[in-house]
Amino acid sequence: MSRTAGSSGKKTLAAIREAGLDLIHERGFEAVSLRQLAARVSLQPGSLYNHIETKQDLLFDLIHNHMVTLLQSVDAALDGIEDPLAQLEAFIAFHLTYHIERKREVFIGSSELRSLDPKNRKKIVALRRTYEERLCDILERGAAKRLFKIDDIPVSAYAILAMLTGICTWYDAKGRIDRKTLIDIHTRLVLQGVLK
Amino acid sequence: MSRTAGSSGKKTLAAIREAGLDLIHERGFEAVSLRQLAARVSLQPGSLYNHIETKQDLLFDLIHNHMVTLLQSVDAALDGIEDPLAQLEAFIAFHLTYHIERKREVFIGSSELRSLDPKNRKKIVALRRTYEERLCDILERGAAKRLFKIDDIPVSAYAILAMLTGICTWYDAKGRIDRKTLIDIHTRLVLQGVLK
DNA sequence: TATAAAAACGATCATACGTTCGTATCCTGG
DNA sequence: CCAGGATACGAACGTATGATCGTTTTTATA
Repeated sequence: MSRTAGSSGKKTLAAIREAGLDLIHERGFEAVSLRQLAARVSLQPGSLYNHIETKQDLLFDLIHNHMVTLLQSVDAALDGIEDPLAQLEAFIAFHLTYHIERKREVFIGSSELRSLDPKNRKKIVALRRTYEERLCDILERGAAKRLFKIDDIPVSAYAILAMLTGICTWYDAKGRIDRKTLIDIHTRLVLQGVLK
Repeated sequence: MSRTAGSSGKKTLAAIREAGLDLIHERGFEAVSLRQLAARVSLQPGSLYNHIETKQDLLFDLIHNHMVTLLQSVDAALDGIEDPLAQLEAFIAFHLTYHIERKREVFIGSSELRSLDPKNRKKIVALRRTYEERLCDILERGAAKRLFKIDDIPVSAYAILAMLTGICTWYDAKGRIDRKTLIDIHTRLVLQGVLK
């Protein structure tokens, strides 16, 4: 027995990534073995290496992919909006929606940073910093226009991001709270905290 | 060679816990080996078992200890305060201070929950729930007295906790922001978000 | 349709892991 | 001051890990 009928590199790699997101999200990167991952995609452990470089590479690939998508998406979501208040509202709605839809990626992207080797981590941290800058910019421009009253912009940005990102650990899309309600609650919390 | 001169069970166990907090905080529970831990306290790997039951037991011990202390401390911090607004301020100040002083424990206590086996995890989750209830109670009583206007108490409590806990990932006690400023900024953010 | 590349298998490598054990030495309570 | 428990060593256990290899079969290109 060797190459399986109907096998295709693209599909297998996609399956590996998907299974990787699932497993790492559930158990953590270090706790997931390549044997478990291989079993999840019905492959022998060694065969994974037809598609990934190393285990570390897979992790970086997953996180990097997520960060790039996140940045593209936030820029798309803010595109064309000029008013800082409207921008902040759009940012909140985008951030929550994205974090609901990509719980796994977001969670891995923050909790597994330390499993990245220093070189890879550096790249991801830089991308994350860029994302944080988007919020800082909004707060800054809102403060400059005297729409917001903010004591310390970076600290406030961190606080807001932490609050919005927190939903990843508890929000259940099938639970009591629907998405719109979730966004409304958080929008109100943030805006009141920030408005003049 | 065998038992080392000057060795004492109490001191060794304390050193193991301390090193455990450090290592797990830095690298994550799964990534820390008992050999690394033993080396950190200048012991042979097998000797750890004079002081701990298993690796899993050590983790539970660290987290459980932290949660019990957290609960005792929050109750002490709120003791005697009646006004919900004052309670909320006290809660914020306490939570931030505690989380600054015990970054490692707090971080491990949330990020390594999944490394606990189900039985242990259940106990910790129950303790955490109790802590969350403290904040929910404050919000509830403040809302009942028409001091606060809150759309959804559990969601708001989660949001506030996430925001306050977020500092663990970035706050540096030796950095630009001193503790009082940090507390002021967060107090203002939360209160504005919650007040009527 | 011939042929190279792609993708899988199954076996295997060296290493690292958590844990146990027998033994030696030290500390402490009676 | 001595007996016995406490504490450490060092070697070892079985298992799991990430990764490599040669081989075989399928797919896709030209």
